[in-house]
Amino acid sequence: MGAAAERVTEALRQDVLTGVLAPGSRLTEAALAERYGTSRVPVREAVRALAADGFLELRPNAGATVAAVPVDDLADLYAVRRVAEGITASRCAQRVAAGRAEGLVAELSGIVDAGFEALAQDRPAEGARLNAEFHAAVARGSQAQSMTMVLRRVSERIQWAYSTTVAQQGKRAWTEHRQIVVAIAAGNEVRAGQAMERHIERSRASFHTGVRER
Amino acid sequence: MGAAAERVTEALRQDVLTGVLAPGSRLTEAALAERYGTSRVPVREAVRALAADGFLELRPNAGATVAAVPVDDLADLYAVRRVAEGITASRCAQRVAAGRAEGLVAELSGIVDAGFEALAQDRPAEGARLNAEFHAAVARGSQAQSMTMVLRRVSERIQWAYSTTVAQQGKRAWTEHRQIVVAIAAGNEVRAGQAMERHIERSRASFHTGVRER
DNA sequence: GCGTCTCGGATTGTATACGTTCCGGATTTC
DNA sequence: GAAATCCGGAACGTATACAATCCGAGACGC
Repeated sequence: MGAAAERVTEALRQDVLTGVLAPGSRLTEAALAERYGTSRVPVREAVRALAADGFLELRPNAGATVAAVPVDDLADLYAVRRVAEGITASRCAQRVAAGRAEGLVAELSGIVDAGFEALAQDRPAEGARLNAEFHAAVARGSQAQSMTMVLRRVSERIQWAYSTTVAQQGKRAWTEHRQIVVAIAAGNEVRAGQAMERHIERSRASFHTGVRER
Repeated sequence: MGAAAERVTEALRQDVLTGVLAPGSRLTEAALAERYGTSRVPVREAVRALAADGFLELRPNAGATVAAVPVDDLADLYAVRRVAEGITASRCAQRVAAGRAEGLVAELSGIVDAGFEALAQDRPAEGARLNAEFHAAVARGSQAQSMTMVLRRVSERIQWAYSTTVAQQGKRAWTEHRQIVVAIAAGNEVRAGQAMERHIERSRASFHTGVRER
């Protein structure tokens, strides 16, 4: 993808995910082109890409609208995410045990340390970013391409629902992250998978509370 | 999406899924434009769409190549599919129990009947089509949009791996389909979900055998 | 007054033109 | 002889122009 197209795609994705462009908003290619300072061609590419990810709905010859936040599907998304992330964590442990994941443990440890630091300094935005980074790193490290693909979409949709409330990464989350890294570093695939599944499940539970509190 | 773009996307998808365009093949937009009788613009759209689904890999300014068939990820894909399809079947039963799924049971029953007929007449291609149709109908009927989206991608990737071997729908598959429909018709969400999960698991097992026999 | 039909503006869809980037081969140099 | 460099062609990336399609406002008829 060209530079402009990529830039527009990411900008538009952020604007949708953060709610700057509210669900139901009607988007015209011309307006987006002016908003992001480019022509309609890169805009088209971005719109198509986000529609494929389910963030936009588009009707033939009638433009695109921001889709509804998938609050009703949250439980489903978490169920899939739990399985998929359990697999990726398990694969990471396998690769470490086989000596084929040089640097992975160090990378994950670094993210966890940074996460605790963000927590101590009370910077929730940084913590949320590091949280996403951690799970993305596990997915990459698993070398399971299909799962990485599926997870990116699922996680983004969960994050989208999250964005309507206050996202907060508690101390427990980072403690659990650390436990997962320990299991991966030990090359224990069973424990790594189980630890990740429990982590996702608790994440779901705490989020569910947050939603109900609204 | 315009008519031309949609046509090219589906044609290209079929050509990749059926192996007409072998993995590793290098694709240029100009060549595809000529092949499908249109200009480069709809071709670009199709290429981008298939790349997003993981069928093509594209490097900036250097064109697209057909990706590798995800044989190594098959176990992972089946694990996700099992959970996701269990959920959709369960949702169908819920909706039937609530009286909100008028016509769904009839639709599913019709597909199952057709499947048995294709089986009796020994038309494996028709059987494979109906199999995909059955699972797609369950996904639609569940009204779980996120799961439908995830499942489409996962199922297509599984089908892709399948296509390199001989796809065959046995009698057992259609018997299981019928059991799933019965559970849905009864509005029994637990049994519907479990029946679907078992069905997917057996499907995976029989496919695994097929792969090893190659 | 309400429904329907038609027409005009607006927006998407496609084609073409041009600039930019990348890859591969030939040349040059060490 | 091998490696690095440079150059030419080819393909992608973006912009612009034009055609096809759709939606809504207004007029007309009932």
